Amino acid sequence: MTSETSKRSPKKEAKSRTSTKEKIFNVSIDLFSQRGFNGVSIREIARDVGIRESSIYNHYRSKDAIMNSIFQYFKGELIKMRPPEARNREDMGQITPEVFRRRAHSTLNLFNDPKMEKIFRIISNEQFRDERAKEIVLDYLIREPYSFSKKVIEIMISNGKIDKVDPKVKAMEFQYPIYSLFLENLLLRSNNSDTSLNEKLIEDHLDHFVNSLKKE
Amino acid sequence: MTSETSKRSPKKEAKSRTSTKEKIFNVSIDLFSQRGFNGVSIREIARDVGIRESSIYNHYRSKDAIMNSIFQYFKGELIKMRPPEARNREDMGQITPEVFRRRAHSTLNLFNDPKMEKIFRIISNEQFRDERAKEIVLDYLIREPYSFSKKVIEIMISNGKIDKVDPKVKAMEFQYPIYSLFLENLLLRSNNSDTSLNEKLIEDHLDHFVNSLKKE
DNA sequence: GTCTATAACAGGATAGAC
DNA sequence: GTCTATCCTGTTATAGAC
Repeated sequence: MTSETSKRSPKKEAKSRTSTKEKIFNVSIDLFSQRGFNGVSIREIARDVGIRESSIYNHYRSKDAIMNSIFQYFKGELIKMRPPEARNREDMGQITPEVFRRRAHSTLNLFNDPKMEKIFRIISNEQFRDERAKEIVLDYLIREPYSFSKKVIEIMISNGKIDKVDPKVKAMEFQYPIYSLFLENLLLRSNNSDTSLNEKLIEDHLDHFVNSLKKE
Repeated sequence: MTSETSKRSPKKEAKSRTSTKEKIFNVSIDLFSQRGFNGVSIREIARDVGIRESSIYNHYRSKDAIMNSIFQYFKGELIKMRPPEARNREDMGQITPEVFRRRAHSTLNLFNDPKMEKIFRIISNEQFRDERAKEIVLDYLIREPYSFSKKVIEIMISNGKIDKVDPKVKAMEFQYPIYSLFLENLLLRSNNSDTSLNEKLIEDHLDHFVNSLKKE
């Protein structure tokens, strides 16, 4: 009933090459990031994958369902990269100011992955009209990193590791510039413009902030 | 607005309060900010204005030309609100750290205008795929305010008004958080969410920065 | 799982009457 | 300046053969 060459069970498929569903997923990321959700048709996706439009519907219920899986993937990757300290209350005890530099670098690193970079573009482009995109920007890219920074600062103060500062303001002064610097970085990259000044600013910011926390 | 077909007869123009062209302009801002450029059809714009689609083409050459006039309007408003110090080298002499607070407030104030707020949303939504939008974000919203801040800091240092700091880093620490705080503010507003924490953070940032510049 | 075929309709833009 | 009528292409999605 099954011939190994022409038919494969979905479970064994991961072994050899990318499944059609994965191809649809990847092609959609490419196209959505280039022309926006509304600027891309199911036909284009199908053409780039190499199948007919109607076949798409065997894998995703609708164009919007593809978008949804892209958002889910992005959130999953962000959660996976959260530092252990963000989840493990006990680890907070041994924390040093260097944790800020480390987390910033791993975030920047995550977006060196072309897939994540493209999804960030999609999210930026949809942030004011798609509730899912808005939630990602607000909760995953702004508030959670801010809250984490604030908590770390509070703990370092109560541990006597750093001098007394206002955790609300200090956390903001660390975290908020990073989003803008990062957006600038991705805009420049999408332009093939030089990012060296921007990257210097990022490193200067990290240095300056970590130093400002060191006890006198 | 733009140099689109501006051949209106002077007699008829005095009659109606808002010309058809202005109506098209305003309706387009509403619709584009809600559903994005690609999500809006010429037909919808025409319907909301109260004319037929084909009549649009008497005022704008194409849908894209409407978008262009929106971008031009936005840039014009931003240039108009630049502080005199940003254009007049002589005024730089009498400058005090309060100039940072003033400029931030007038920028925030400019975006209390619903029209400007909506256009900001449009620009955010197009920033990675429309070169005009990208230019506005990079040049008008990030780099120009940064350069202005840097220049002001340099001048205040050479005047002895403030202690010696690195103008590059200091200007970044002032300007970059403002963009993120501001984006957060507009995302929250579009959500009908509470913005009081965000606004408190903005004021704290301005206070903290202006104080950090005061000479000891 | 993919194909062909097609339903059912929306898209931007134009021509020409008034 | 606005209208009606129309062009032609593109759109999401479904039905049923293989």
